[in-house]
Amino acid sequence: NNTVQDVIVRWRRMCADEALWLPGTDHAGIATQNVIEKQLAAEGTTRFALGRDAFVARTTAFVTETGGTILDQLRAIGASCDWSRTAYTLSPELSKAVREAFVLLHERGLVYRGHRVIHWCSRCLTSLSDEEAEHSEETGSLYHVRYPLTDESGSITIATTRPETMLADVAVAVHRDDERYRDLIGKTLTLPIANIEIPIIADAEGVDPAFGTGAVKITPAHDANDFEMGMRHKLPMPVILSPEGTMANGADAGSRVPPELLGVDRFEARERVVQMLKHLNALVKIEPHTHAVRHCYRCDTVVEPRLSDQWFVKMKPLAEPALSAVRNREIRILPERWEAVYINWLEGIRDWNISRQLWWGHRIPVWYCDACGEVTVSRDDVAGCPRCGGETRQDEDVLDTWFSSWLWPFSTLGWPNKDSADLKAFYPTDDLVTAPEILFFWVARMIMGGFAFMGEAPFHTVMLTGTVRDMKHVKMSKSLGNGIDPIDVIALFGTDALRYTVIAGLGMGADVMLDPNDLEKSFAPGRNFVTKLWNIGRFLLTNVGEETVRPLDAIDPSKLRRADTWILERLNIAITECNAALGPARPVNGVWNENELNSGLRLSEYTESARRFVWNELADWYLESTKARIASAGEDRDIARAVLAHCFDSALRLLQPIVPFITDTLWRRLPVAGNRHSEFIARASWPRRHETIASNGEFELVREAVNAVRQLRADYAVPPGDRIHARLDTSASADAATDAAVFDEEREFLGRIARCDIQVNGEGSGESGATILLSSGAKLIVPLGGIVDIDKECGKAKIELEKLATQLAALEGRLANPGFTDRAPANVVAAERQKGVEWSARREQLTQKVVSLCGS
RNA sequence: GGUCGCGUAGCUCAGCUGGUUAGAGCGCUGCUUUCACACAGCAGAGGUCCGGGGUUCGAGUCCCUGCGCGACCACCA
Repeated sequence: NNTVQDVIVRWRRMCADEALWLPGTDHAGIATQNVIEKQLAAEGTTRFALGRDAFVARTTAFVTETGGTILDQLRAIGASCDWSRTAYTLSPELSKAVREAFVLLHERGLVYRGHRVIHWCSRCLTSLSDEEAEHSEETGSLYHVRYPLTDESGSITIATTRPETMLADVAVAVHRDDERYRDLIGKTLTLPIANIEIPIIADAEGVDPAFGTGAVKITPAHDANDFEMGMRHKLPMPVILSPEGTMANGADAGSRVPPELLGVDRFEARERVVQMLKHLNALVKIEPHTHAVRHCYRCDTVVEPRLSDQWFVKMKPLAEPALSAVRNREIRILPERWEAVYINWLEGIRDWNISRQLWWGHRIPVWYCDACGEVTVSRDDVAGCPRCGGETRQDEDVLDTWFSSWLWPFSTLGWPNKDSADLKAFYPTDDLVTAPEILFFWVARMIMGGFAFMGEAPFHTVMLTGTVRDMKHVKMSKSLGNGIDPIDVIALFGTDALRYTVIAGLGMGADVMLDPNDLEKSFAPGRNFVTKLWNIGRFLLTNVGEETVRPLDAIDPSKLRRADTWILERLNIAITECNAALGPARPVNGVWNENELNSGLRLSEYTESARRFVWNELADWYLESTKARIASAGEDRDIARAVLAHCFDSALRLLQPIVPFITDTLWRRLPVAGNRHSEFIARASWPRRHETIASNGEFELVREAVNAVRQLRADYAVPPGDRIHARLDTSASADAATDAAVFDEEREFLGRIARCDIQVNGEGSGESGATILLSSGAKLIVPLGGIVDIDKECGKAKIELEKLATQLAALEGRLANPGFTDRAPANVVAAERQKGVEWSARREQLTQKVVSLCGS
């Protein structure tokens, strides 16, 4: 994730954007508090024994000590952050923003105190937001329990997954139109065990006649749905669970929980209640039942719906602009499919429970006066009651960690000071890169926060990365022990190898599979590439020498050789491909247009284009072709040096965002005017196409010849030391003079890398041999004496000819079909025609080859 | 239950709005230790693009369907 961000920011920096990557950390409320609580437990004490102030002091010390680890790791992977702006959600500056946000929302009527059923973690002893209570499918039981009518005229059977909560039942609801129960509505039932009389009520929304028995027990204090029904029907709401999750007679419970169950854990109580129902002959049956159970996202404890007082943020008004921003393309989400998920969530958004019964976090800026009941919401600490002057006490709760995180895009830039220079310079930002898991927790809320507090979207692009997984596709995690510590990889192969591997393997939104048990194999792509790049650099720098090369513009284009224009054209193509893969940085008019919407940030494609240029084109071909020129003296040597230096300089710049360290080291040594020792490559400019230089394609003829000779050598196992003597026959060439000139110019190159000496239009030796037909029509005749198996060569040619003939027939059929020529786009038809011409020519060549080899 | 996604070479994946003879990395086979690089070079093998229908002049790409996976959401007690 951080490497992705660094690649993007380095790229933009080279494109002359004033690119800021602001690093920082959050205080991770529940997670951090849990760590300290575990430490305390190991020491045999608790936070309550320690007291709030001491606990906070201890946690602060822990964070101070360990909080820098992540920042050190960021430095180790080369993250080019502006460290001077490092932010932390609990810092005084950001805490000020938090209070401001809370008070502003309160002033707008969007923060309120609510009494309702929320998700409660009985281990963390705090409430959780809907997002923090994660679902997971579990096989449990559905218990059918008979509740007798008080008048003993019959009974109703209800179905429940949590029988222990029956002690808090206040009614049984049936659907208003359910024939089975119509006559019972208004009668009362006797709640078993508790022996309390409860009414049978009719409801339409809350009851599904098709589920279970069609009769639902109503437990308003321990079920969100039942709470709603309880509100509708004005029912009492007895609480029978303690915060710790044990059975207890809480508010309004009277003595519903019998003495033998008091203090019993909820799961143990479930078993006991079931046994008691059995003895009372009230248990009808137990069915296996799979359903989703919510768990605490930090400690995995099953959360309990529980009635309590909490602070909430009214979300509907905040969601509106966040929805339209994505709908009208002010913000794009990549990959696009996540937009639907985002929209779906925002459309059904519910109010956000922001209070946590924790000690680690921003304490809620609300003060209560016990004397007069005044509630004060304030930006500043309140010393005395503003109404009666009495003593005040601050709310005990802290805010959800995400309540500070959702302000990040502007709180880190100086907000609430709207005149802050940083805010003016950098808001709105461009990109947010993160994991899909926190799309709701963080991304959606930041967008809502951006509109609520800044009046505009906080960024233009949300890029959701994939997840790093092991070879079994299991997400890497500390607890499973299947993770890879990037620091280990850096120690083994270097930062650049780590970065390259990850970026090259990262398709848009795709997961990356790495084998924690075989780092060597997992990181081979990066290690190999970085080593290759180093070797290219070593060789190239040695050959180019120390003397500063001429700038490309200072070279007379007519002096450039075919290899020069070829590689410069390949460079142009590489630059174009990299630009296309990286895409536009931001929408031109604030709104993404159709073409831009889904383009860009394809980092693996960008990496592949840059890799192909420097490895397969510059190193494999051009570098080889210049060896003799470099060894010679005179102007051609300088031209080759200049082109080499220019191409490598551009290649290093293209690669800098991915492999910043090795490119910097090499780049500083390149004898290009202005580069040397003067500054970072990170501050160099992004390469641009060189429009004035065009290749005539003639170097391709050389590549064809080399490839053909190499294949011949491999096919016939010509000993590596043996030279091949070939003859170029240009009699059938389209441009005989040019062909002759090309091979004359590249004689040395061909001789060296293909170990093949070519005589242009010389006397034939009379030997039979292989004939290689080049695309220009020229023939390369290779007499191979006794080495070549003519029949085999002829057979190969025949097979190729047959294959081509089949494909050509299909193509000709297509071209002869009016359905195609009339309906397909003109450029497609033209391309197919052109292809037909080329294939026909190829067929002609192959035919000649077969005739010349086989004699028929 | 709702929504979305995936199934392409032995493995991990590209293939964007249907239009060259379907690509890359790793792995595999053969040859080469040639003075930048064996973490390399050269050559090569390997794919009925999950199955079945359909639309189209043309489908890996669009539609339907079957099978096999996965993700997210959800107040079925």
